[in-house]
Amino acid sequence: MATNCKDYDFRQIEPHWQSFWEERKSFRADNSSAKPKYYVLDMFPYPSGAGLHIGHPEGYTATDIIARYKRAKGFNVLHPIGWDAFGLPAEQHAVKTGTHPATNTAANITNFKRQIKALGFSYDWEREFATTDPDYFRWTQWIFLQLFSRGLAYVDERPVWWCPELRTVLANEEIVDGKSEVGGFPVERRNLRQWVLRITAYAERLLSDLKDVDWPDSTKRMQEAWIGRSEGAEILFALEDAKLGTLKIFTTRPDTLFGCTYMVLAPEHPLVEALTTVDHRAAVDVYKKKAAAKSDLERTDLAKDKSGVFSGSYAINPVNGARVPIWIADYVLMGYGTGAIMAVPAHDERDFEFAQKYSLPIPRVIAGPAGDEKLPYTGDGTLINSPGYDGLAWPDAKKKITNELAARDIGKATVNYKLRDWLFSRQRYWGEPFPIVWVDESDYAKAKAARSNTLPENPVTFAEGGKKLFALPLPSGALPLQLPDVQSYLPSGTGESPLANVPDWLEIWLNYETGAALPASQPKPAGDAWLRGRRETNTMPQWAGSCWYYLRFLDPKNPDAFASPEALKYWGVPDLYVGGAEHAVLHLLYARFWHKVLFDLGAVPQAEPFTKLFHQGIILGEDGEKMSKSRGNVVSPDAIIASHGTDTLRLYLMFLGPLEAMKPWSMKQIEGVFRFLQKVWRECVTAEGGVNPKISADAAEPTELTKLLHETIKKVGDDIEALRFNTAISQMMIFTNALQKAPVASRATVLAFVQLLAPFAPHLTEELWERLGEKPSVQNAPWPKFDPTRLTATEVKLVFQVDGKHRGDQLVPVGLTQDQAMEIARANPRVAPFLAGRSIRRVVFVPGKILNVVTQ
RNA sequence: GCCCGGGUGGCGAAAUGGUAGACGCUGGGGACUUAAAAUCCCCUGACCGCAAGGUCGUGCGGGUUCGAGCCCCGCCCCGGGCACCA
Repeated sequence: MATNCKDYDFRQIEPHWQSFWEERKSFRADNSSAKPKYYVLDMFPYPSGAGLHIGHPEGYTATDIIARYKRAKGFNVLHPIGWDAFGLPAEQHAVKTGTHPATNTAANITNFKRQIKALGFSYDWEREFATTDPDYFRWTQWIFLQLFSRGLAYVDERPVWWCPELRTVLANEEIVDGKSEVGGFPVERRNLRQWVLRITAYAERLLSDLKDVDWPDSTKRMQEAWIGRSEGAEILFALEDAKLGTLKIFTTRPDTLFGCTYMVLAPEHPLVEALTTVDHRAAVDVYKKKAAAKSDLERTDLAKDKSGVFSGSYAINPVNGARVPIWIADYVLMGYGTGAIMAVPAHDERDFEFAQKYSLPIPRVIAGPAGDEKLPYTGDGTLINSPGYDGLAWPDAKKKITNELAARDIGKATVNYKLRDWLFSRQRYWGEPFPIVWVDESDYAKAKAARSNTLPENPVTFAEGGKKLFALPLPSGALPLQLPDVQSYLPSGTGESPLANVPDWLEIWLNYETGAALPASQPKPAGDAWLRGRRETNTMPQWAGSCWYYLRFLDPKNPDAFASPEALKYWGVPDLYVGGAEHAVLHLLYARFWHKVLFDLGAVPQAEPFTKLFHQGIILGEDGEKMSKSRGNVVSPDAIIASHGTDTLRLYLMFLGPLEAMKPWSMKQIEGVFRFLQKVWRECVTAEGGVNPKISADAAEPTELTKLLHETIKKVGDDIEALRFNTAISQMMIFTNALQKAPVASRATVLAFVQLLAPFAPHLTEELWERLGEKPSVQNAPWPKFDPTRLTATEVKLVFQVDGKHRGDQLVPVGLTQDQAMEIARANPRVAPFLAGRSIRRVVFVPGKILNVVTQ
């Protein structure tokens, strides 16, 4: 039943149809269907306390239009939503108020859900879940165990930000100007035990498989740059003091070996100690200390002014036996390559700058184009001053020298990546606990005998207090491992998470066969399978839950697997993934990594998770600035829904400009789309609420209107497919203007138009559809088809140009020859004067478009 | 510094190498109304002209082409990403 309002009363219409959809579960996606499937996904929202901001509905409206359009096109559409609900803000709130983060998270989800429902999106709410649901994170933990057993997870001491005042570990984004964001306290680097995932093992595939996905080029390039593959060679330099062994360096330019005049070690390099001679020890120690105190940020800030100290030692250049001084400088990073380089100042900007500062020789070994004598020279060229190789093009020399070094067993071609392994743990409460128990060596050996298939080839170990501990995973049957309740959400003073403060959860008797656990404070249970263990106190980062949620949507209630093989086969991966460009690297790279691991396990059928990706742009405030509370330019979806309705909001968000563009909000412009919807209403419904009498089944509407309808069907369909919603809306406005001018219109025409508008303004169109006498709902009607024969005109406007200048135009029959067109041009009173008395040099004729007469 | 993306009316924006400014907003004029709102009609890039019409015009300077907002070269400005990766 439609409402009975007389004018366009969105306050009645929108809630009415929202409950209609809700009651009928109109958007439920069936896991078995003969229809082709279409999976369209929004990036997982974090339910923050601030509620929805206007950027959320922008992307969500786009995917909702696609979802509704694809349903009308006969697809079985999966359009789900859920909550990325672990995370820092809830934990900070808990620290402040003492309430459990779950309480706050649940309240935020309720609010987000209310807001999202008010926008009328066609989500399948039966598939909703949150990453904090034990039924969900059970599988997050399960996937971690798969990574663990394949040797892709390990433990290492890593430097993290520690704030002594707050007694907590802080994420990078919580540090502002070297101080804690909260309170402005000093922070320091501290080495803490961390879980690390071996994403670098997938570097090559993460890079090469980018060619198979339909993503924005900029995003692909960002991932490529992040992975940062470079081909070069590792070369061993003998040390002058032979008993110290050799020095291994990485270079991408082995061809410049003859130009190497010094070596540089990172201050943290293990050989620094041994290579520093007595005379230089004091200076080196001071330098090392200074470098260690610098944060990454400071180290890069000071990049402009290079610094270093001489170690006092020398290496021997393997190609010419030259004695090369070894320097220590922090422009070389321990984390990349081998932490040591051969410096070739003539052909590297950084080495050049350094060599100039410390007056080191800068011999040229690559010749550029004649006359280009400027150094450093990093361009193409041939070798000089390199006995035995002079005249070779550098890429050839690179191969030749690498091969010769390899033959002498002092070098080999290698590939290096900038990509680092993924620091996967947080010293926090509000995250997935690791399903890991630390045990001693003999207990590990015992468990290994029974559970070898769940353990990595090489055990994950960690030395603490002189004891070597072994990481024993819980059996998957014991998942989920839930978070215990804690007294305080502050971390323990040692830098461990608050979980370290719960002795009965932490110190346990573990049954290694079942995963059952009892507090260690109780007597050891009977049976051989019980071990003494301490649980892992780290929790997983927020990325973990968002790494695989798109798979759980396929089969969210499945108790036996993260998704059934049937569901995985039928739905596959999202056909379209829409979200902000801020996730271009981290989320999208991490999810690809996990997906590939699952693919290697045979757990998912395809190697890439997101075949087509699109980034919506940012919506700025009316002042053209980024929306923010402090600027006071924030637009709330709630307020717009109250004042103009969600159909107007949706339509306006899409009409603003191209989806991918950054664009300012405007309260004046929204009136335009509101007027458009009111006009559509008036064309269909009289002031008394009846059907507009100009609409009838047998109306002899103008043929131009019919033609325009078919053009509109085509354009709106094409534009939706290409996510060009702004021009689709323009076209519908053009049609509505024509409809208004037409004295009569056929019911079929009006109905087809209502259908075109339905994905954009679903509430209004449901109402009109029923008022026009159709059975609800417009969502069930198949998408209108355009008739190509209606699109062909018999007459077209031909533009006349003389010497490239527009001199007139005229309607002409289609299929004109050039000669006929010339004749018409000569006869055209506007064109003729420009042709009079000129000789024609050339005529360019594009049928149906243009006739350009080129004169002398 | 390097890598991307973008500069079009008063504003948001349209334009397979083929009439630049569709559509919308704003502004001006008119119709309807006792009046207002709403609605409808006309105009709305700049300059010249009574008009017909003409000239100029897509950040700047060149180029290719019968024809360039679109392609090429060199600049300027704005936005985003990366940050000594050997």
